[in-house]
Amino acid sequence: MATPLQPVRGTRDLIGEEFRRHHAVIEAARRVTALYGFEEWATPIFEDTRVFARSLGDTSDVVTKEMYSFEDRGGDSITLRPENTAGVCRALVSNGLTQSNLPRKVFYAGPMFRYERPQKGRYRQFHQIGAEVLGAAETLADAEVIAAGWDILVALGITDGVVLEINTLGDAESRDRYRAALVEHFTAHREALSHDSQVRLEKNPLRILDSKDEGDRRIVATAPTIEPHLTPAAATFFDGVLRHLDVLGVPTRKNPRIVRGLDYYSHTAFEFVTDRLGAQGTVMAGGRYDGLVEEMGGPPTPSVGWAAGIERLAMLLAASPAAPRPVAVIPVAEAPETAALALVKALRGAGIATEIAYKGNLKRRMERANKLHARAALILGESEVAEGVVQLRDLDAGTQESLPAAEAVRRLSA
RNA sequence: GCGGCCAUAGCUCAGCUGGUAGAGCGCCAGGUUGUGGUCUUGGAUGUCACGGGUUCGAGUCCCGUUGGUCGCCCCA
Repeated sequence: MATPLQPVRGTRDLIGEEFRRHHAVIEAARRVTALYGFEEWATPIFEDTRVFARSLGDTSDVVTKEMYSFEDRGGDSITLRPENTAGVCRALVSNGLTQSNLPRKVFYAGPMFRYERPQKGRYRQFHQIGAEVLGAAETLADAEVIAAGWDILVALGITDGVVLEINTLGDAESRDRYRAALVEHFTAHREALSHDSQVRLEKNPLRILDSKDEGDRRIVATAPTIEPHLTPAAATFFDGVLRHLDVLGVPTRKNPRIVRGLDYYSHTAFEFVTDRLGAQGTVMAGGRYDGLVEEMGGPPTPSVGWAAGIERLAMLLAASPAAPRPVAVIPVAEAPETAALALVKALRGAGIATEIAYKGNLKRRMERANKLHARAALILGESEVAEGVVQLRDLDAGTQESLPAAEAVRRLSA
């Protein structure tokens, strides 16, 4: 035999229970977002590299170190999408959807790619669901998109230990003022900061706020918060979002340390956080990105949205979704196969998941039915065919009776 | 990209200070030539992740590689 091949580092196969968990997350998200009026989009998994280089900001590690970028055979620079918000905004512009019918509410689910060191709940090919409200500057949009996310967590039964932490990054003016105040504060304590945070002070001072270094945290504790630096408009906006969330019943906790990794965010920034996933504690995160569609070459289109890692949500699911239980049709030998096939067709026609046991003696075929976790077996031998009946065996109760095929089909569809 | 721990049967793991590999579960076959899930008898598991080194001898010690895992970085 040839050497067995392994999956590429950071990728994995979704098989059996893992696939069912993954699928359950997507289906719950589809149901909930449909209730909110989101339409589902599928954008390409690779894009022109500029889609991400423009949108994510050139200080983020996602752009500088983690993108799967390559030159295709035509010499164009292509990148496997590391997230989907930029692609959705690009699609809005490319399809001429910025001109009418706004706001547009978009849901998506699919694979994303980042070249990172794999860990539990973090893969190089991972999957996200996400929701975006495009072309709405109003606080109602922020509140609705967040509430949709919360309702998905409710539908999945994983709200235990999960809270919405929320902050505002303000508008551009607020953020500039705040950034200056932070730089002043951290520069005064420069020598006491960790090496990483000294670098952040140059590149992205807001990032120091969520440093995990203990020394940094002491300095962060005395750092100014953004609220006194907010413009009146930005402060009013944040209050409005919080009020709506209260009405919608989303439990929120203001956390002035929440910042966003990607450059396109402003105003609302939030994370649904759990303590049940170790270092990968953020389960769903997003914010408002009023400038992103313009970066893609469209008109000003204020927007807000979030993304969530399907792998992380799937890990939080308490019970794994049950595999469907088919009915097993068992011809006792080769002779009754024709009658068995007709029965199989009738059952499937009636909407009943049905398997037929292919081979072996009756014992083998019954074992097979059991391994398929069948709920019932329909046994069909020469004597049954002659009498025009089948044996219907309830595999949980162990009871068995003889009855006409049509009656068995009726019984099983109940 | 950085640091810690780990890798033995399909799965979960045992294997002492180096002496040519084990259990449970699962799998296969029989007890039952037309009855599964329970019981019972028997059977097969394997380049001990890969490559090198030390040694008379390496699953065991050393180095490297690959992969996993936990944390950092970053982020969902």
